[in-house]
Amino acid sequence: MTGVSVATVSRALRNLPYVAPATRSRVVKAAAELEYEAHPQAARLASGRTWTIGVVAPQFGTWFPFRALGGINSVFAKAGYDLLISMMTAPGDRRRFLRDARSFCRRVDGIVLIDTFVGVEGDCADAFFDRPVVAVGEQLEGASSITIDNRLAARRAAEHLIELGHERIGLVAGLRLPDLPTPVPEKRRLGYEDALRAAGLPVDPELAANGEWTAAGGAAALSRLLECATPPTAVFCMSDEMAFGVLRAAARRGLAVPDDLSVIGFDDHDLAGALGLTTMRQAVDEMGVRAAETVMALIDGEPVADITWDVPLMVRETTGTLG
Amino acid sequence: MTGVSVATVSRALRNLPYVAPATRSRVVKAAAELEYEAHPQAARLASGRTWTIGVVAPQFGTWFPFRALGGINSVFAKAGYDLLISMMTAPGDRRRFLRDARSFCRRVDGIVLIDTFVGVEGDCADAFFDRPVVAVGEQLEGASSITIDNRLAARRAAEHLIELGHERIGLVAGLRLPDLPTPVPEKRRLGYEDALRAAGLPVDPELAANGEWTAAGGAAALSRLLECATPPTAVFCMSDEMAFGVLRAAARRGLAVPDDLSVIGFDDHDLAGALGLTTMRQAVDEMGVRAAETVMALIDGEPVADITWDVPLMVRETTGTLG
DNA sequence: GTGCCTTCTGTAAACGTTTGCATCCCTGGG
DNA sequence: CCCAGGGATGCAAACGTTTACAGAAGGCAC
Repeated sequence: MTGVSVATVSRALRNLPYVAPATRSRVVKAAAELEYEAHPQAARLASGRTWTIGVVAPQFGTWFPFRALGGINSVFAKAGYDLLISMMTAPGDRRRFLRDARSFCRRVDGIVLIDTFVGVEGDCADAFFDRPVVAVGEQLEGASSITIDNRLAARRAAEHLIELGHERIGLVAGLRLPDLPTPVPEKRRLGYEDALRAAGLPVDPELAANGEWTAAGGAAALSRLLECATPPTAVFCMSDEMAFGVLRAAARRGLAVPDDLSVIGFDDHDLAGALGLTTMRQAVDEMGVRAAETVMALIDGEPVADITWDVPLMVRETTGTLG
Repeated sequence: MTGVSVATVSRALRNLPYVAPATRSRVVKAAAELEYEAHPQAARLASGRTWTIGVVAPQFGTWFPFRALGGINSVFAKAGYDLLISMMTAPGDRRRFLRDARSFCRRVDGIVLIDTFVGVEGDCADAFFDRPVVAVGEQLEGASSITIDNRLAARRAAEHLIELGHERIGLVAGLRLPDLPTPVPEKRRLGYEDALRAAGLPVDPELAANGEWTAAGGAAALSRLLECATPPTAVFCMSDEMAFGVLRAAARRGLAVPDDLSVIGFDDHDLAGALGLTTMRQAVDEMGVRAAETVMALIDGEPVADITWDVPLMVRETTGTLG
């Protein structure tokens, strides 16, 4: 080499102290010429650091985790971490994940949970083998969390409709998925009811329909709502995807939006802006960025606080006063 | 332990030959009790196999790579491979990737390129350091590829409109992105023109507009097309997202679809079915699955052939005869 | 000039597997 | 009875780093 020992090379290349400036620059130069770079597996074995972050995401195929992943990736790529992704697509994957958690955790320095609800059913605090954990979209004991106030945001959505003068407000809800015991739909429902009660409006169970978290489900849900004796003049959808289905169903029936029917969604989906959907904005990518930064702080031993993200109302063109 | 050497344990746990059945079962049982599992980093160092697949995807945030990733993941998760993801989101990332390719390739056993077009500008065949490479959505010298016939599929889309009696057929095109030299838009344009020419229709440059691959861009493109002296009665969009924008713009102008305007997209986006969009179906997740299987075959040294995937026409509710 | 502290460098022992090679035992054929 | 051959096992050397520790060299205070 440059006549210097491996130890010195290792120190020089990693910017550790106790290396003479002259030596360092010689080593760096030689490394550049030889195109040398430390063998990652060997470094990982020796140091115990894996320089990898585990990301577990559910239902890979929907909008939310995908967007969050983008934000998470941008931070870690810059910091030199690899991402190890574990997707839970099929029902039953949650159980499988818990079983394989040990081997998963061994190969990462930290973990980001996206909407995983892996901790809802009791004792999983120790399922992560002392790796720092940040949960996006859920509260988790023993982990930092980046969440929104679902109840409050849903309330704001309903209040927006009430302020426009609506009194019959439908709810297109998502239900708990078979293997995903999320408390989110319940919270959003409560927020919706909060708004109605605060305005002195009755909470009519006939005005709620299950949209199954999909556009097709949303369309079907609207059809059911319109069969009511007194159909709603406005609808709050727990997700934008369901709202898209509602808009479509409304158009097919010749209902004008927002003149005959107001529609508000939840998420601010990629397409929401272009389609003019009024919605509650979940800044998912920013939440992902923040989650990544939090994991890195945790790895470095810095204390961090939980974060509740703001959910602003994005007024666009699908809500308005009646007639 | 069970009184047996580390070497035997290693062989027993990996199902290698030359281990007595009795010994193996004893070892396996002991491993289960002790919850022992080989340290991944150490195994990687010793064997040279990383059990990791590199996936590079562009514009993480759009629909195509996301879906492909789901398919790819499902296969590799089952086979025990980790996924190392490199996203190219910003312009300039392609160049950065090429620069970092060496360190990226060192940590993977094989590579899947999703719509990367990393090879378009010449010599990159050797940028992958002898790792097996499969390209999804593009042809790449020195790599296996999983592609569709863009020109033929676009032609079929236009032919569908022609068969319905349309003679003024607009094109909402995507253009090359700044840092993504993809030949795809050109191919789809050629297919569109093929269909017109074969039917004896003129190719009018006034009937083509740039939709920038986004819904908002699609909406704007339709506005421009409708300003023609003789506006189109049907529109072929190079992507479903642009088609969604077109549908929205049509609705705003009071145009009935498909009575006043037929619209056909390209992709079969998640929302296309629920929104009733007629489109050309790109079975992205299946292509991802196939890509993953191909990489594994390549790793095992099996020869593989390139694959061209079929793109069926999905007739739904946005295309029809005039009036 | 001695002693101590600081800065720099080298030596060598991990890290926890995999794998080539040697060894041992057993079976079966001559 | 001997020997060949093959199955089962153990030994020990990789794999390529990181890091604790030991020195060496130099500066400074006494």
